Amino acid sequence: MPRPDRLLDLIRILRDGKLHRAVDLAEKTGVSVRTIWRDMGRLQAGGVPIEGERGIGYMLRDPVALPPVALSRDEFEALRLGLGLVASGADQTAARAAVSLRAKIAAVAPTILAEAGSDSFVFSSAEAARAAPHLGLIRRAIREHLTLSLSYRDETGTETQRRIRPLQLEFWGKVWTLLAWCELRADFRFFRVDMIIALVPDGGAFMPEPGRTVEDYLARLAEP
Amino acid sequence: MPRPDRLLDLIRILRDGKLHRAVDLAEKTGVSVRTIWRDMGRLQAGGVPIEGERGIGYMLRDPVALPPVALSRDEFEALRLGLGLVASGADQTAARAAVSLRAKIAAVAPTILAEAGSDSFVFSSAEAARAAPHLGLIRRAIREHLTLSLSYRDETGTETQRRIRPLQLEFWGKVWTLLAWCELRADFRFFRVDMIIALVPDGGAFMPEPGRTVEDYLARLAEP
DNA sequence: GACTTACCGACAGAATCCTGTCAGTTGCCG
DNA sequence: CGGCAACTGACAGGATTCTGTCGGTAAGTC
Repeated sequence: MPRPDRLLDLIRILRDGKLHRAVDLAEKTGVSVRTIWRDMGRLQAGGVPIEGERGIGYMLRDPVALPPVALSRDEFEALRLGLGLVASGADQTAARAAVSLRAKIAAVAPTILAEAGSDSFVFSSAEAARAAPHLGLIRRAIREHLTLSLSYRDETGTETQRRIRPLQLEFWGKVWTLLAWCELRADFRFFRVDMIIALVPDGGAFMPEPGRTVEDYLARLAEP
Repeated sequence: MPRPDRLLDLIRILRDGKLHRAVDLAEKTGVSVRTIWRDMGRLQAGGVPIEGERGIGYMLRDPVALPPVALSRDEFEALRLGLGLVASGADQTAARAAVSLRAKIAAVAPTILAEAGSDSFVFSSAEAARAAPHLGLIRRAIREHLTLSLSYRDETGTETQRRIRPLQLEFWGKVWTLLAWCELRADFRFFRVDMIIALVPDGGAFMPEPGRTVEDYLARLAEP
C-alpha cells in the first residue's frame, strides 16, 4: 500500500477516538512499527492532532476542518455588516462571538486581495471548489439512501460510469472524498469529489445491507 | 534547486501576469524545457490557474486565496445570525450577497461537525493557525516599514535570531511565507510564518533602499 | 523496578521520483 | 502552409524517499 493511502487509513482508524498501539496499527497496515512512528510524525507535522504517549499509545483528538469558501466582494461586505449587527446586538454571547470572528477574519484576509483591489475571493483549494457543486446532492443521497449514477475520472485520467451507494463524506483539509459502495466493483470505493464529472440521482434507493455500510468498512479497518 | 522551491519561484515569476515561454522559464530556473512542462502540469494539477497555449506560452490567471478561519460554535452561530439579519435588510445588494454566502457556507460546512455535534471548528491547516498570531504585526511592519526582531526555527530545527525588514506576505493555500530583507545574511530570505518562534518590533524603522525591496527581488527573478 | 509503549538515529537495500534526451503530435497565428 | 511553442510518452540514469533492522533512550503505569 503506498504511503499516502496508508496515512489516510491511519486517520480513519484513529477517528474512533480510542487508544491504539503502534504495534497494532503496524499489523493492520502491514508495515513495521518504525514506519508507523514515522507516519505518525508525518501526520502530526501535517497538523493532524494525534497524541502519542509512551507506555500508553496513540489517540486522535477530534479535528474538524472548515474548508474555505469563495466570497464575492459583496458577500464579504455582507459578512462584515452582519457581524457588525450581531456585535452590537443584545445577545452578549453572540456579540462577543461576532467580535471575535470579525477579528479572526480580518487577521486572515489575504494580502493579495487587500492590496490588489481584486473583486473576488476564490477557493484556496481548487479541489474544494470543484467539489462544491456535488456536496449537496451527496449529503442528501447519504441521508435518504439514494443511489447515484456517477461519471468519474480517476487519477490516471480513465473515465468510468458507475452506480453507487453514497455512505460517507470526508474532508481532508483540501479535498473531499466520498466513501461509497460501488456496484460496478461490488466493493467499497473512495472517490475524490473534485474528480467527479457528473453525478445524478438514478431514481433508485437502497436499504442499508449487512456488509455494505460505513460500519462494515470501518470494521474491516478495525479487524486484525 | 529542489523542485518545491522551483515551483514556488515559477509562481512568483508568473504572477506578473505577463506571457512567458517555457524556454525562458527553463533558462531562469536552470532546468530543461521538459521539466518546465512537467512542473506546469504539476502546478495546474494543484490548482494554480496557469494557462498554456501552443505557439503562445504561459500566463497566470490571478489567484487569490482566502485561508480558512477557526470558528467556535458561538462564532458560527453569530455568523449565521448576522447573515440572516443582512439577508432580510433593506440593502438589496447586501441581502442577495448574504443569501448567497449563507448558501455557500452551508454547502461547505464539514460533515464531521454537522453530524457529530462538535463544539468547535479548527483550522484546516495547522500552519495557518500557527501563523495567525503573527500576521497582524507583519502587515503593520510592511506598511510602516518597521524592522522586526525575529526568533526563527528553520526546517532543520535550527533556531536563529535576526533582524529583518518585512517586505511581502504570501499565502500558498496552506502556509504563509514572508519575504524579508535579512540583516543577518544581508540578503533576501523567505520565512515560513508558522515557524516563527517570536516576533517583536525592535523599535527601528527603515527607508526602502535600492537593492533591498520587493521590486528588487522580483527583478532578480525576472532577469535572464 | 518491571513492564509497556513511544520515540530516535544510523545504516543498507528497495522503491519511487526527478531529470534530460529523443522523437513525435497538436494547435494558434500570420 | 510555415513558424512557433505547448504538450506527450518512452527510456536511461541519477537522486531522493521509504522501509526494515538494530541498538538505544524516555516516560507512564502499577
